[in-house]
Amino acid sequence: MNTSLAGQTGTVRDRILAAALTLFVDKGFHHTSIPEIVASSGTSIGAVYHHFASKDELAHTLHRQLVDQFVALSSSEVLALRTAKERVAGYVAMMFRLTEEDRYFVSYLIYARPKSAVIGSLTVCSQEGLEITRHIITEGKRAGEIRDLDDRVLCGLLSGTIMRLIDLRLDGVITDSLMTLADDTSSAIWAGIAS
Amino acid sequence: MNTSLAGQTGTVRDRILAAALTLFVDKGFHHTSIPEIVASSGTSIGAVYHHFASKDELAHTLHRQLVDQFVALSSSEVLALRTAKERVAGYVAMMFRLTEEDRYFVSYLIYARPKSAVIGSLTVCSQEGLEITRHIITEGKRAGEIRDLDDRVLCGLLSGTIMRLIDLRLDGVITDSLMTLADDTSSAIWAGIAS
Amino acid sequence: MNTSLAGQTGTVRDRILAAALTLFVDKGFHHTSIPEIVASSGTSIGAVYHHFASKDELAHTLHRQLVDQFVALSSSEVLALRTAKERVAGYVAMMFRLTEEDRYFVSYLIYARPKSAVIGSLTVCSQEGLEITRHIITEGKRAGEIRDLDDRVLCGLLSGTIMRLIDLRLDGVITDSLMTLADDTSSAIWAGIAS
Amino acid sequence: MNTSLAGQTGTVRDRILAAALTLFVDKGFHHTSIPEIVASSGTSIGAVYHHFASKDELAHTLHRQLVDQFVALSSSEVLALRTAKERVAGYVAMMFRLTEEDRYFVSYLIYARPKSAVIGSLTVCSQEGLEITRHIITEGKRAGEIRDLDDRVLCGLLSGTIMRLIDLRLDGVITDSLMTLADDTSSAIWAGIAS
DNA sequence: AATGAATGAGGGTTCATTCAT
DNA sequence: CATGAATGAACCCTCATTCAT
Repeated sequence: MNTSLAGQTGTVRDRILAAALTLFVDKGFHHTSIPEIVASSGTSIGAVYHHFASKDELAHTLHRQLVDQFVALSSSEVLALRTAKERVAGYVAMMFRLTEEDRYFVSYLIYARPKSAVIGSLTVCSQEGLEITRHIITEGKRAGEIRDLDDRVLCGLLSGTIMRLIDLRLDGVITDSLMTLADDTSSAIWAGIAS
Repeated sequence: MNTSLAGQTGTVRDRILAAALTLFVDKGFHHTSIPEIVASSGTSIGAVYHHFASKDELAHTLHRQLVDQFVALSSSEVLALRTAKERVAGYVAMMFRLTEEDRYFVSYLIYARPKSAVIGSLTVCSQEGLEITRHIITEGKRAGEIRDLDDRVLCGLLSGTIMRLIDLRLDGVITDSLMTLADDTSSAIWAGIAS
Repeated sequence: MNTSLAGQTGTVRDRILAAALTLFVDKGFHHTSIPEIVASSGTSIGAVYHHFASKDELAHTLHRQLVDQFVALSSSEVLALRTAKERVAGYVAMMFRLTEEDRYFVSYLIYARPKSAVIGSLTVCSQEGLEITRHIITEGKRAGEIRDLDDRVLCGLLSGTIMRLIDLRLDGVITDSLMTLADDTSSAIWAGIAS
Repeated sequence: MNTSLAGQTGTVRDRILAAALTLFVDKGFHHTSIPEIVASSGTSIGAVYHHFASKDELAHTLHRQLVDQFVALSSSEVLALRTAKERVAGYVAMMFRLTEEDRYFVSYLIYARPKSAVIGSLTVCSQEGLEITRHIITEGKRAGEIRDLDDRVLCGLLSGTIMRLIDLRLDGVITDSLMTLADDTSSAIWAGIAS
């Protein structure tokens, strides 16, 4: 499964977005030139500027699209679950599976920085990415499943632990599949936040 | 206190490093030009290239210096403590205090990416930053204070939670001083990893 | 007649090559800046780098083009002649005429140095320029018209004498047209190599 | 024998000149930086600017010194001979021997261009280098040993043949010692100019 | 006489963007 | 819709030269 974007086939617009995602993640936004995106997507400079107002807007569109995909995915997979404990385990499993299945999708979500001049808005790392964890925490607290500590701390533990392990995996510090760490991770997180 | 680098005084070399730190954090490496560093440090283009082979090497030197400072600080402040629980609390307190006291120091350590073309080696986020958490976890396990889960997961929870909260604070999502969250954070982390 | 390159008209690429030839000969490669080539050719920095990878590659392309022209010219004009004596006279006449007609063309061929960092390959001065003289010598020897001395010496005398006189003419040491010296030159060279 | 300049020993000034000669020939004037000359000569930037007003003046001084050495050498070795034929043979032998013995000395004399912005005056290639050939030709004509052709042509043949062979030797096109070609060269030149 | 840190004009080059076709 | 030649501001970097020590 490729969660993110169509590859060599698809519309010109999609081919450009797919090429940009790969290049931005592999080489970084600033080290990726428009000609490289053109070469990699098999399109033309003109096509890029026909579909996107600028390189920044291309990055922004890409980001928006990935965030939307991520939010949709989270909602359908995680919020469908009932108990807070199940949701935590489901969230961990989903994030780890995404990382193994589509490293580009996850890399872009994890590393696109809010403050960068490129991505003008807060990214999944801060805002949207918190929505789901906040929801898990808030609902869990209401149900008495989660202890009464500052929400931000609980959200931070939940999202931080997951992101950190993904980070170490993408960096190559962790060489095993994250799936093998999913149970331990859920267990530790739950111990940290359960009442 | 300014943990990191001397400001307007000091040697030419130090003034350049100090200006680079501020600008790299505020505007990003790629949006900081050498002329800006020159203007901000009150030196000259020639001075920059007399002391550093290139802009990349300047960033690398800066990174190395901050990592070394960080490791020295961690060791003296945290590893001096006895029990794992004290060490976790001490580590959280130190990191939060550093964030409030010298946002540039912490920002550079947190955001300098391992894989970037600029910083060739793994950063504090991955490697050196893990050393201290790994040490806390390993020693704590040996003393029977910490539960028997995968080390990487325990390290990930410890460092990930802290980094995530720092991240949210630096992004402006958290507006209170992190010091007010230190107790809750230590408490949650400890619950997550204690045996 | 302008043997070498179109001047103010022609494609952007040709205008750049023409301007570069003039400037490189008049001021030297290292004292010619890209902005000067741009101004002189009425194009833009971008156009130069759109057509040539670098200043060095521009010089190299220019050199290659002039060498090719020269070889084509030599072949058609000199090798069409029958006897070695006629060929020597024809070669002298052609080179002297070229010098008077298009000093830039000849200057670039004469002065571009083989070993220079700019021109990576051996130049007309050494390799290609020797082809025609070597051919004249070899064929002349076979026909018994040329004496039996080391080929390199005979080639050296033939090409060296001509190049030296062109050199003195281009330097302004000789102020008369070389055409007035063609007969004496052919006569002396022939006396030196004839059997 | 090293005809040109003292190497690692000698005064600071001489060490700088010796290093400059080697570097200018090996890498070219424009690709040799003052720091390189400093490193190669084991001196300091200050020392260079104490002894020479500028890089250009250093090159000029070097040139002047080598030309003077060359003229002195020519005079004592060649003009001491009696007949024009002996002088031609002596000149060829001396030039070829110099080339084999001290490639830097000869390279600098051969390749330093008159018109270059570096060397403001005419070089040995044009002016001083012609003095001796002109003298051989003029005296030889007066004695009836040399035929009555234009002096410039005769000088061109004499010096051009020699320089061309040296050129090919320095370029690596000729791989044998030039000494093995001395007799053939003298013979051909003499045939070309003798009455 | 010697040193080398500091200077900054000027160089080559990149690359996002435009627009005539 | 699509193309890619052309543009030029802005970048990083070099290096001859100066001068306080």
